[in-house]
Amino acid sequence: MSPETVQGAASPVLRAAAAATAAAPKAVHVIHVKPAQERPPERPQERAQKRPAIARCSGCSMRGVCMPADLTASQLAQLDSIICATRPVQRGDALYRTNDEFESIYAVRLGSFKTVVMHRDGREQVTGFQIAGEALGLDGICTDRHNGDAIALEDSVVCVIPFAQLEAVCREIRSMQHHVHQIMSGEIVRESSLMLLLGTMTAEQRVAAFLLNLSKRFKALGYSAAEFNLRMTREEIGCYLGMKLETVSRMFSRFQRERLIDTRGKQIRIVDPERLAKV
Amino acid sequence: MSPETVQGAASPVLRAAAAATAAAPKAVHVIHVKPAQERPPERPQERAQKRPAIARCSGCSMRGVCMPADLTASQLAQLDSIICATRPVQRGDALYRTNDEFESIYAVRLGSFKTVVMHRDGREQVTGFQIAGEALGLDGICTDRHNGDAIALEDSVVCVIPFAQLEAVCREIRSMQHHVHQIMSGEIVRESSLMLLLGTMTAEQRVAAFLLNLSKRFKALGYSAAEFNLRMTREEIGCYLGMKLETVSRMFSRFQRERLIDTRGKQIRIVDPERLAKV
DNA sequence: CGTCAGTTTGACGGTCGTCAAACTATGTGG
DNA sequence: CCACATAGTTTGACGACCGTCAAACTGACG
Repeated sequence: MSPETVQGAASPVLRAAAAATAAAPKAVHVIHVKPAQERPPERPQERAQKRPAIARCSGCSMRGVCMPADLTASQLAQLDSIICATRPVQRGDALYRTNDEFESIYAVRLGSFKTVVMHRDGREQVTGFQIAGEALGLDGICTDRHNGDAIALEDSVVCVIPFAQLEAVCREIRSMQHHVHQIMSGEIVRESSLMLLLGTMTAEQRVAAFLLNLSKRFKALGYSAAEFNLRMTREEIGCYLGMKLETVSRMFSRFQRERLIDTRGKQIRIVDPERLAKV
Repeated sequence: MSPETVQGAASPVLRAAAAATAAAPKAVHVIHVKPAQERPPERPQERAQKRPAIARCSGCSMRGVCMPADLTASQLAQLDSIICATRPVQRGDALYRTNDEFESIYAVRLGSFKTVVMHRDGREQVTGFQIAGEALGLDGICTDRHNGDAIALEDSVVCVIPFAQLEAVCREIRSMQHHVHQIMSGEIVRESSLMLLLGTMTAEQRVAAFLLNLSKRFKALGYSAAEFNLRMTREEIGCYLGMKLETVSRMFSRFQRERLIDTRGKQIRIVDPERLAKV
């Protein structure tokens, strides 16, 4: 287990361990920043299902991230028949919320999300940030209802994967079955490392681990490992790392002073990853 | 690393995820509490290897915990042919360790375990305590190697479930497939709540939550929810809850003073669960 | 240009970690 | 069987880290 895997390596909807794919980084990037008009809190219900677009895995640039490598053409065709919809989610909107009925899991196609669990008394914990190629919704399988919220951090698009149909495919295609198991196991391992972080690290170490983990994942997608934009606020980062937003800000400032990073607002440049890893 | 696996009694793993399943708590009861009560630690030696009890899922008293409910007789027979081994693990010994090759998952048949992940610098985090009916080893699926250690807290017995064979069964028996998925998802959800605990709760709240959670699980197995023995040390509890052993001890003492619990060493009696839950 | 969400920085205090010592339980060996 | 050794637990004193509160600053957007 590596420390820097705070977030766990790609935990995609079917992540490829190899992450090799330098798949379509470009496209994603662009959209990324473009802000949207948003209404943060909101009750999106009907909008949810709007405009499902057709998407096929066989032609998807992120296939390497989501799928096992050894599928035959006919197996791919079989997948295409099942994973046939994408769904746009506007910034601030929920892909699903706690207690929503579970039907599908999702792969982030474009954009990014946070997943949040909350206690009745109002305390919240961000359990993860998901970027392109990563999976969402696995929390719903065990009770047939989602156990937390998934909120878009920017205008995003997900692939919708009806779970019952995915299970059917997994009964037929062995490599697909194993791949799905690997993804779920990967999520378990990712969360374990987060627990290690939350249970044993200082605020300084947590922030460093967070930045390095993000960096690693961007790199795996073909982006720069050194320079990227944070899509989440200081408060969301704090909520993820188990600390207050002021503390997050102080750590950023400290790293800045020590020339470990270079930051202006949400823009981050990692100047000295080695020393950052040692804090 | 561990003594030969003994053949025999087997009862699967695959604990009912949400535990919700009020499945067959009664039956399990009989097996477990009895022996455990009086002799916490113990020195078993040769005992390990002997006694190749024959047991099968079909006759296992914990079947309700491990299996989907609607299996036919022939499906059960199919399982019996696969999950045919149990393995004793002595107190303090590892069922598996980080980096061990992954082959099987396990169901705790008897006794209890802790799972631990660690950072190279020595920091450790206990990610869970597993008691009868609960699953172990799911962390190994994603990389084919285990991602942490599983250590017996007392002399214990697990059912060994070769994962490749389990996958084969899941390709044939739909309810079994879904059950396995539910167990993995349940583990993801369990870890999420632990992250909530680690990220947002005070030491006092964590200890209270820990005791109530244990209580609930014992109760689900048919034991007393009010009175039980802790199998782990204060240090292990602290390592699980993200605090030092002295703090754990102080919280126990505080709860004792406030008449919320009654404790002497590892013996715990929950006196006022309602107020404990409100801490 | 004004508003507002988000960020930064400072001052202060509480919670919990650290260190230390005494106490208890469990297991060992004489 | 007792005495000792060791592991585990409890309690106290003290201080550091980080949370809280507050104020000023920045940038985005209407």
